[in-house]
Amino acid sequence: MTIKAPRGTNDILPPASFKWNYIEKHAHEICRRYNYQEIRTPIFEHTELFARGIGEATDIVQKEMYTFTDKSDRSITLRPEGTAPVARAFLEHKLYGKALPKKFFYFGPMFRYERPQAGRYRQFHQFGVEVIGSDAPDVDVEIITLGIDFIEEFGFEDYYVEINSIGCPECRPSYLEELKTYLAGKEELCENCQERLKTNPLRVLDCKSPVCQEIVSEAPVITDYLCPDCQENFSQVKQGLEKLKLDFKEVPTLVRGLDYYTNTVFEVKSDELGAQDAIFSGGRYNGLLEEIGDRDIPATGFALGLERLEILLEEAAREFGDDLQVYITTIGEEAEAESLDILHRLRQAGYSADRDYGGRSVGSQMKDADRKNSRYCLIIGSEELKAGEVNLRDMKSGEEESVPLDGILEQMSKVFEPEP
RNA sequence: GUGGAUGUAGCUCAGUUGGUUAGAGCGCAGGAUUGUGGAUCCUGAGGCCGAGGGUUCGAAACCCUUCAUCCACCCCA
Repeated sequence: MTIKAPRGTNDILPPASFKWNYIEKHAHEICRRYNYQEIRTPIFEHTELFARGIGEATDIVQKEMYTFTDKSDRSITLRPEGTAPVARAFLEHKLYGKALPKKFFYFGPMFRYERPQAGRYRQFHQFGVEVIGSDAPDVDVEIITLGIDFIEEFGFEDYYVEINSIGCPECRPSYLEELKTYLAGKEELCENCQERLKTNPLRVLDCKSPVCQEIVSEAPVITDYLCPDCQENFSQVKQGLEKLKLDFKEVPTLVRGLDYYTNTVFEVKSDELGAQDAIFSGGRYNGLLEEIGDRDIPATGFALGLERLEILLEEAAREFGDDLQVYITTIGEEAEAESLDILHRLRQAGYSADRDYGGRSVGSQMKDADRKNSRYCLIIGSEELKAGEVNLRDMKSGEEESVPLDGILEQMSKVFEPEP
């Protein structure tokens, strides 16, 4: 029995890796434009960071973390998300002493122990941004725009934006009371929601059961209970999005599964993703820094699922690979010996170049060149070699021309001159 | 953690009520063309039929267990 990758993990092989490369390149580019800087935090952290940051009662902490004890009996957890670690790093390095806000982005693997399904894995990758040290609504607008710009970069437009505000510790409790009172007598709620009613009543709002949805549709709406500050904040976020002509839908039942969210929360979804339909989502988390540290610093951010983005790119069916520029075909032993040097010179000059290593027939080598999508084929024949020449074949047109051995690089620079 | 579907060649899949040497297409290797790719034709390599156990004279097929994949629930990116 050969060893296989653990459940819910994936190898990223060529040509899929080209696509990942392309995605990462564009994420960096978008962040450069928005002036977000990369931060890299450890893959594992003290378990306590997530327990306190994400919330002891959340599903992530309750049942989805990869937690283990290291050799010194410390409880360690593979990070299930990126926000808490970034906040931790911010506090640990006392970045609040610098000009605020700090705008970060990160890339990397996250780990959650769940049953895999479409768009959901045990090791998955996120691209995320975090802005720490500002409670300006324009910042919330900015991160949403950044995310949208990013996915549109791929020519993908089949998405929709949902937003809501879940208030602050000042105004949320009064809403929760109203909600509990309303839901209290509803015996028809599903089993899950009966439980949620006790632990986290907000979650009843986004239950998928039709019965619960029916009940919820009549429930009090959180945005009616926001305090004046939260109301003002939310309306400014909406105004900002409108000003940028960014379509969004206000969804009063949108709540998030992580405890640290406050005020604006949002999800950007696609119908092409199956049941796990969020491409990226996030919101404001003004309470997190105080929860894991001792400073009350406002922050906002989002995380984007790269595997999900990749699924959408698959639909778009684009080519991300770089074709080979030159393939060297040799005829005879002398030519093969000569090719070693020519190949090296081409590569040093910056061309992508390759050859066959198996001493195969010319026909086989040409076939190989074709399969590698080589733009040109440099054919080194024993006869021509004596005259100090090689043949350069254009693999698209099939035309071939004779080039002096010491003029190869010059010829290549002509041939690959950027088209006007 | 729960439910459903599926595991046969590198890939996509056939395989009759259980019957002896397990097939196709694509891909791969070689050749037709001993010095020139894409088309065509020929030849070839490649399988512990996911793994383990059971039933049977006989199992890819039936039963049990297990692992994995896909889909959905829970939840989330």
